[in-house]
Amino acid sequence: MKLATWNVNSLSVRLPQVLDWLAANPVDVLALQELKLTDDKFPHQAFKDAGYESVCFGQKTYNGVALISKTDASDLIKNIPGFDDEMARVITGTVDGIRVVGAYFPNGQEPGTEKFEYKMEWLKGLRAWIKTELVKHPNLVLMGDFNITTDDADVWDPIALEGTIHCTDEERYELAALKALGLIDAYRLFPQAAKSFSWWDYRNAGFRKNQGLRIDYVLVSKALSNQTKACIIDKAPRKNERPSDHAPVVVEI
DNA sequence: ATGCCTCAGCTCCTGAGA
Repeated sequence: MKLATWNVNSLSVRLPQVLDWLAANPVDVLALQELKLTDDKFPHQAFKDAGYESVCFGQKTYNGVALISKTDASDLIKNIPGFDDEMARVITGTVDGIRVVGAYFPNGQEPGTEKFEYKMEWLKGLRAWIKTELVKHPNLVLMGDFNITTDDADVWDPIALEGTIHCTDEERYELAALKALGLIDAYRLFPQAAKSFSWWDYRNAGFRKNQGLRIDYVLVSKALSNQTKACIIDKAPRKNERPSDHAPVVVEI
């Protein structure tokens, strides 16, 4: 079974690329983030024509998440139970016996801002809920745009970016605490090239210079980690015309 | 370097992203 996550930075703009990618990479589940559209504008039929079911949790202009899957997703949850949120950031469903959580973590903007405080509260809320969800669903995958680097290996210039957003100790502590619940970074289960990133700034030719960050993850529960076969970042779509700034991450279980 | 690029929208500038 293959699962993938991709922050598409506007599904309206990226839909043809997503359909092309699914045709070339027929994964069983694809979690999308940053749809930037409302539920009524979600292209269910386009995915249906491609052989996929889809469930979405949209929002105008910002955020918005979806699960695209070959078989129906059941027991849907939108956002984080127990954490009040105006934004559409999380969609959860069960596909082929695996509990799949697709998430768009807050950006946080800059330490010391209200948005950073919101990010920290959101992370605590997510962790409290995932803890209970893991008890109910030992076979669980949490994937999406985490907007946090694990350590220096995920950062193109760790010295210049030390302590900046995505690289603060506070964010990294929360990511580590989330993983301590029993979630494993699938990408690091396997040997990977140095300077492997999942996001590159549109500005200053970031992709060409490989000035990026690894902030998109697939975390697998312990029960699934034993049978995880591969995890890659697919840089091909970043070479498209009008690409998303993020690349898909694909895991094979 | 309050810049660089891209997207959405109360759209020809601004806010947000990361």
